[in-house]
Amino acid sequence: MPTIKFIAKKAGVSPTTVTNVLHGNYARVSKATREKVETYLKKYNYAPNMGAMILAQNDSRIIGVIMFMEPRWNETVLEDPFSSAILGAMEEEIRAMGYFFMLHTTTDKEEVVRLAKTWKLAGLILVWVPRNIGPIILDSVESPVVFIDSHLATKDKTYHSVGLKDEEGGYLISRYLLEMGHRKVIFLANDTLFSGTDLHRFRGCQKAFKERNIDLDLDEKILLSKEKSERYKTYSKLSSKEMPYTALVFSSDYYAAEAVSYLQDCGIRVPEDISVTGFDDNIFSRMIHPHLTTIHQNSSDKGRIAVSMLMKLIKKQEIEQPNVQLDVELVIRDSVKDINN
Amino acid sequence: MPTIKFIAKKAGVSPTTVTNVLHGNYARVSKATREKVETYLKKYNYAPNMGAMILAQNDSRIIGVIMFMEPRWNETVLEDPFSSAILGAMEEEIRAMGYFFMLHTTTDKEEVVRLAKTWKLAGLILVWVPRNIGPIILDSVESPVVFIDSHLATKDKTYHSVGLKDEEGGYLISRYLLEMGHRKVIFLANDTLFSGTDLHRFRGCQKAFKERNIDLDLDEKILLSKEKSERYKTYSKLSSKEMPYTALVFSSDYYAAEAVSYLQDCGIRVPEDISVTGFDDNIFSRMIHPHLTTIHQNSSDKGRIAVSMLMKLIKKQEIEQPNVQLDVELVIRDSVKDINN
DNA sequence: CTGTTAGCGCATTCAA
DNA sequence: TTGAATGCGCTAACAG
Repeated sequence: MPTIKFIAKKAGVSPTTVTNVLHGNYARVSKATREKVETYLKKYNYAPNMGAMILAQNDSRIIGVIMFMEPRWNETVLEDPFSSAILGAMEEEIRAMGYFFMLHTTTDKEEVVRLAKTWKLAGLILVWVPRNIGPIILDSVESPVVFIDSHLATKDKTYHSVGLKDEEGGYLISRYLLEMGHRKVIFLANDTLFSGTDLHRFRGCQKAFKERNIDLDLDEKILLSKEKSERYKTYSKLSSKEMPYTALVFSSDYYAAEAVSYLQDCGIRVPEDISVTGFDDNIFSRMIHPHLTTIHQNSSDKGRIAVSMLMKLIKKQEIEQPNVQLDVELVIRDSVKDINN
Repeated sequence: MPTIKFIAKKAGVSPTTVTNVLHGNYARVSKATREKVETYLKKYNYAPNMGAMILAQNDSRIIGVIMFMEPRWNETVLEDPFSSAILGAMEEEIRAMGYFFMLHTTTDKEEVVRLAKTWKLAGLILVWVPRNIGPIILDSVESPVVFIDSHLATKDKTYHSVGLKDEEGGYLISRYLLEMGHRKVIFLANDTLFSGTDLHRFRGCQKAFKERNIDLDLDEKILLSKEKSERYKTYSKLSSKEMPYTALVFSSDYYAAEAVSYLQDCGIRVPEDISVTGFDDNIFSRMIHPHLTTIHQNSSDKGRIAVSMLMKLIKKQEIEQPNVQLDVELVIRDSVKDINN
């Protein structure tokens, strides 16, 4: 493994000169020596040793991407195209900027802090952080941090985040359901914690109902289990004749699509017997029949914007907008029945 | 940031002693000093500096996971639950073993070699490597390597890999189609390169047809474009009345499901008008209607086995089976019509 | 424009 | 059972 010193010796120059060539400090090297050094660099296939770089610079150029989730639900969550799209976009951006992508899942804030320290992470992107945990991490970590889809419990502290107009999404879909004559609906949250994202979407629903002077109280929601069989039971129960609901309002296309498929297998028709709405507008919503009426979001953009914001933080550039909330859009398709009159 | 030296000073011992405590070399430390050191370690929240470790040990404990694909098709590929499942499983295993997970996509072998060198990777997992490239990487990299879903062009060289009985999968699905009376089928490959995995699946199809003395020649296949609109055109064309095909044989559930959905939108019924088969048995095949007849594979297992094989290589343990080929299984559902008599 | 030097934090001899 | 010394490869401050 050729080192800088080795190249320097071969080229008959000092290590410093080699470093300067490597870093493009062409002002400090004559063209002749520069070219000579470059020849040897190529000849011996020089590759830097990041260990030494970390030690010398206190920076690894690694971006740590941490997804807050129960490790064992890994597969379920990652099966959702939503996460893949974000990850794919981030990997691409990070690589393009000459940084490295380290992926980690956890629910433990200490682990995040430790990771940042041991690896001298250039930056952190935290996904789905519970509201109380975010501020703590922010306090104990040196690297710049950008949150994705995390609503933090902080008024005073400034932080950087990329999210969605979740509340508006909930509002739009509910207003549409109301227009279609639906009055008894139930909200199905992705997360048993019912924090952040889900909560805001639900609030949007409540707002729409309140506008019509209907109270959608907190009981009109279900926190979906991570166990598929449990979820199936829930779907059956909610759509049964004994239940008053005319529509199931899901907080993701993933579960909405799962429900549609399951209900159809049980002989329950969507939307004739019961209406269903999704959230995300990902591949599932277009693939199943009926196509899902849902809220559109661009999840790749979320990843891309998060990375570019982080890069600005790393380079200490100014950030015009520290808390980006991406737009949502109602996408009307075929999974909601008009039950007026 | 506390260092070993710092802790040593606080505890009134030498750095060596601290190292020994950290590494569990309890034979070299008395219980009393050990406990004292541990107190200070905790008190100051010691976290190692991986930069220094890399330098001293020439090993970063990072596992590089490299997916060979056109960077810009990132999203399309990762949207497939198949990749997510593998990634999720690998992340989990790697973390559980106390290693770190670095993700990288590329098509360039040099980049892989450079990554391995600069980061002193503890090991590499390479996914979807083109047949000629694999051996080259193997030659120029020091770290142990495990391939996933890569059929390498090497007879003499031993390498380590986890794959699937792709040919058997192709065979099983084709034999089933033949039993159902299908004679004119067309194979739709995932990859425009038509290498490795796709090729073997196609060979399996040919074998099944040959058994019936029907020649399925190489023309009876299409390499699907990465452009959705192009694919749609292909689906339309193949299912039109002018075409002789009674069944579309896909090399993934992802595209099969996409095709089914698109065809249905065009008023073409599956399987009444045309039969469709998938490959993978992932969430798509169960979610759409008709449910897809497909070949089952456990993609999480692929990831897990790859990691555990790599760990054995890293620890220089013996490997009973260097080239694992996971079993496939025919899953008969509702997307193939019986057209006998 | 080029070279010398010190030090980053750790593991690893070797000595005591 | 403990400690001192060395070197891994690189950057940056300083000298020439």
